Amino acid sequence: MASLDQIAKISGYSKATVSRVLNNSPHVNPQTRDKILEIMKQLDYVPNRNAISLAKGRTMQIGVITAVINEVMLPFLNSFVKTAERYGFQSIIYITYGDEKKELQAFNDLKQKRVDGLAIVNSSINPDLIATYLKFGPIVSWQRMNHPELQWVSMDQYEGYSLALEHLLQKGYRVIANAFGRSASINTLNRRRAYEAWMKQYNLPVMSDFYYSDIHNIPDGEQVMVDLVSTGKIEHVDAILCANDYVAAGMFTQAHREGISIPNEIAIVGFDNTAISKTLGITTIDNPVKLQGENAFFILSQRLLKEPIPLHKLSYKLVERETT
Amino acid sequence: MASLDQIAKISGYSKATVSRVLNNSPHVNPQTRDKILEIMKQLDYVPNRNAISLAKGRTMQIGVITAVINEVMLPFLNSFVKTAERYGFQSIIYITYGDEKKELQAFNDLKQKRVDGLAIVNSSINPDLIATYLKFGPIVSWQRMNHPELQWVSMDQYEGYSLALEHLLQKGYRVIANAFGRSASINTLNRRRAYEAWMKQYNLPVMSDFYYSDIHNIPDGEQVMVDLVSTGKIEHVDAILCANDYVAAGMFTQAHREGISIPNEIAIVGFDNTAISKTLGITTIDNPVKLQGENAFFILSQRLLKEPIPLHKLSYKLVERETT
DNA sequence: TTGAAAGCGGTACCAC
DNA sequence: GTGGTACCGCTTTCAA
Repeated sequence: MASLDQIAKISGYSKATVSRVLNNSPHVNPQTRDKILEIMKQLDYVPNRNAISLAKGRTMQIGVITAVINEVMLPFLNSFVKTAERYGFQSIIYITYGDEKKELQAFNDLKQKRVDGLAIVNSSINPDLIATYLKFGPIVSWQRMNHPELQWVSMDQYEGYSLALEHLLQKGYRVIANAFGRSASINTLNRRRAYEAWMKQYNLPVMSDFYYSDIHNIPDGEQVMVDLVSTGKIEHVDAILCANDYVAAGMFTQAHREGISIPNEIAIVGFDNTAISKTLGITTIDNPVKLQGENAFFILSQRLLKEPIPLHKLSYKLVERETT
Repeated sequence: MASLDQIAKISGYSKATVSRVLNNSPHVNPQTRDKILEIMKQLDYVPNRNAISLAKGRTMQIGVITAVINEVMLPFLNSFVKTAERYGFQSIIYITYGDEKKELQAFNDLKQKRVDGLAIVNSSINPDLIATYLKFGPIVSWQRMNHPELQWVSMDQYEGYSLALEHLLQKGYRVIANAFGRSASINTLNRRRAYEAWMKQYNLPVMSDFYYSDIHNIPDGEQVMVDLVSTGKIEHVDAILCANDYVAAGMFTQAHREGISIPNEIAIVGFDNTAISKTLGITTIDNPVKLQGENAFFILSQRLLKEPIPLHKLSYKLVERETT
């Protein structure tokens, strides 16, 4: 493998000049540049990344921490990775399977300068511990982190859920069921808070009999619909709010199988406005996840780039379709 | 951030000795070691990985290339990652989403010494091109690669499929349907070859009307069962061989919903012997994917370790349960 | 526009 | 057991 030094010797120029060519410095004679580039081609030269990283003190790599990869975080992940790429950073993904040891490895890689920054999709490590790594490089989280120095980009789902509730109530739906995600999560808490607040405002009873928990994907959604029908609950429910569009999709298609008419017998509202909700015509809440992915990088950029990039302003939007 | 040099100065010992401590060299006075370790703790010292990589000429990182991550490759991935870890190598995952550019980046990282080796779960790049990167480091593939110098660890599914066919035929099943995966894949080709060979041997007709293609997951399996029932084909079919256990699971549960009795009305055979087949009691073919993941690292180890590790001998096994 | 040389933070060989 | 020192391959002043 050729090295910069060899290129210098062969070309008759100094290492400095060869380095300038490599970094597109304007202070190189075009002919000199051409000669050197030509030699590089011939020797199939590529710079050693470790040497660059060591000399520059940065790796142009960002670690992304996630327990698993599924449709829910994929839009965020894709958006983040592409944005980082646009600014010359490569993303390396740490799949932790929920194992704290593996996760700590990512933080250690920040400390050891193997990555310049860290984006957390989800984490099982104590935020206080995470914050101690901030001195080694920037860290951003998708989900909310309960620590004053840790920044995150997802939005408070209280807002989004309120949009959905207001819409349903205005349309005259009164008995509203909820299919929540992880029961212990902040998102679920906020959704429940929103639901209960709106019920109060309309002087309606809180129907906690119609709370479903740990509902995440299509099969889960199907199961909820099966339950509603088989227990006869469906007779008493006017509408249901879903953890995400996949859950809504499962409910929607299962309803069809069961011969339930949507939205007459029950209205369905998804969350996130992902492709599937559009395909099936499901009313949902637009959650600008793509922009959140960009914002995540922008936050890191505050310490990674000389010119930090201003963040997108984010807001939820109701997308009314045929299920309400 | 403290450096080795500073540790040396503060401790009064030389860089060489500090380095020895770092690398657990036996040639260090225990008291010296303790003193130096103590200073390291106090300064919260961690060695710079880039410097180590540069000096050693290796990164102890292995790149894993995959288009997406799903249940099918997860066992392979997990096994590979854990095995590599056992030998001190960290895996970094390149998710390409089928984009050749992103994939080439991984190969480039090998060339630029950012990773010491590459494991390919699936690739869309021409094997001849891949082979040109072998001079920069070891490369191994899970799936078969059609190039003399490229090694892979998955097995010829002709063998596994034959086991299933033999089992069905011996039990008296005669009309056998096939739910294949990717229609253009080598695996599908081999399975079809096996099926046709066994039919010939038993003087039975090849039922290509009962070939299903691009069947990959639970919903796909459900759909196949729906089709069999709705078209009445189920009356004529004795058994069906599935692309994998998820497909079999989808068929199995859908059969229940449709009131079809298994294996009386139709026998079902899965593939891979993953957890779900055990849970549901589905007859399947044990495919030692975990060992394939280990073998993948072992093949890389031939060029990564001084003592290469001998490969596992692999073989398929029939696992008979209640669906045949 | 170009070159010389001092880093970046470790490793490893050779002395003692 | 310990120290001196020449690398590893590239970047980045500082001069010329």
